[in-house]
Amino acid sequence: MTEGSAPAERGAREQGEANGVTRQRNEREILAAAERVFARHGYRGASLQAIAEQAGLPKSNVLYYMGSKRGLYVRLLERMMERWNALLDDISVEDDPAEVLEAFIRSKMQLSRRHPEGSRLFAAEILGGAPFLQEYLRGELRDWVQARARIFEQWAERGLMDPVDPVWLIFLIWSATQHYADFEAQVLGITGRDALSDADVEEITTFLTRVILKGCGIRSRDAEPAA
Amino acid sequence: MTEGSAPAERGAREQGEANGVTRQRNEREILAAAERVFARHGYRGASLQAIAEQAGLPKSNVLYYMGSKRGLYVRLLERMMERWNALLDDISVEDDPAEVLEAFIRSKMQLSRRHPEGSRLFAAEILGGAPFLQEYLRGELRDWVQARARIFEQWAERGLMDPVDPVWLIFLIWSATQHYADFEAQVLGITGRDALSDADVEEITTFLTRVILKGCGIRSRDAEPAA
DNA sequence: TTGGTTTCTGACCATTCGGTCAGAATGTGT
DNA sequence: ACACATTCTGACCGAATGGTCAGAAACCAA
Repeated sequence: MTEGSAPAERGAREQGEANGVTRQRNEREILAAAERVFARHGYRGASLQAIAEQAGLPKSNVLYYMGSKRGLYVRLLERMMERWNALLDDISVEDDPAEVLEAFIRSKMQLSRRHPEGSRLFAAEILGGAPFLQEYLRGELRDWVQARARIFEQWAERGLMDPVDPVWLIFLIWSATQHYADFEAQVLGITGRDALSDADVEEITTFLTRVILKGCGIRSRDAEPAA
Repeated sequence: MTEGSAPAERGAREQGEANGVTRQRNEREILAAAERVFARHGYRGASLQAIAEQAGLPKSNVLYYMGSKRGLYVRLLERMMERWNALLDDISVEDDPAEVLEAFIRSKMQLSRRHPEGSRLFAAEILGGAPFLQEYLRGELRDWVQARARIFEQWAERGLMDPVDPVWLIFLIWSATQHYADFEAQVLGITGRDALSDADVEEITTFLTRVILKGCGIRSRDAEPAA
């Protein structure tokens, strides 16, 4: 189409068609390095030189593959949004609130765990005023939140949970889970660890699930029915 | 002492002694502008040029007052840590858990509300691996957290709250409150608002207090004793 | 081997970066 | 009026920035 920015895309007949193995490997390496650098220093603070060094390639090669700094950044954001959307499964009023919320917390926690750099990249983008993601926030994501909110409200009407504001509840879950990726340095510094183990993450997930569910008056199906 | 970096400090007989009014006004203006720019773009991404423009002064003047970019940044961090420490009041086992936690949530929420740029500056610093704050995190703040944690545990032993991990609880409160400053762009985009009103903040504070206290099995003194 | 395509990179460009400095401008006390 | 200290700023510096481009290097079918 009317692209013409990246020579690589002229070469590869169409975007996404896999050619060489070295190409794939280099792209993977560049994207991983860029995610680290952008996450750490933000869009402006990241330098192509640093990205190239971390990827073990000359700067020119990074530009050959990615076209421009902005293009590279946008591509990383889109990749992260795809990962995010992958766990935005639909729910229904008939579902069990406890199961849905626990799955929500757990999958969100795993996303932060599996892609900590991507999580921080996203955080840095929002922190800077979301110049590239405003459309996504005001559109797709907003609709998703409001759809869920309506279901939470219906659950509350049916007495399955307390009548709490569903949007604030979603933000609470997002912030609590995101925290362990974005503020990793703080968490490690205060707890005196080198890294969070799988067991730690499981423990935190259990803690968050218990506190938040109980805080909303949601009773787990297979749990004590009363305190 | 062995300073000699900022000419301004040689002029002012001692650090902190107030001289002219224009000096005070300019310093205030520079610090405010720098907080905005550093919060938005991180340390590396911020430029003295942008800070100077926002402060309405030539770049040279910023350096005359602040000595260096690094010095300016450190000074902002220290100012933010002072604000933070101001609400780290000590508590005792004899205190009422509900009152303490509510005051904790409320004061933390107000800090994020009153100093959103400072909050974001802090977040950006942590996001980047806390290169300037590691000492603070591993020392002062860690001690504070562990002191509080011990008291939470004693409350749990006395049956005043559930035996939840106190450190994860503190992180939960931090993340939930910090969220509304750091992810303001997301919150506004999704809720479709221009800004959060005082009433919004009060509503969120009430929501967080209710959910978290209930989630930890803490009963408010002047509230319904049972559901 | 040949010829053509794709992949790669060193050299280079204009711009911006943080920081220095000489000296102009502005007090300020006598 | 004078002398002196302080406050301010334009001009400038070397280094680093994102990006361009000519051409080397590697690959591949004929």
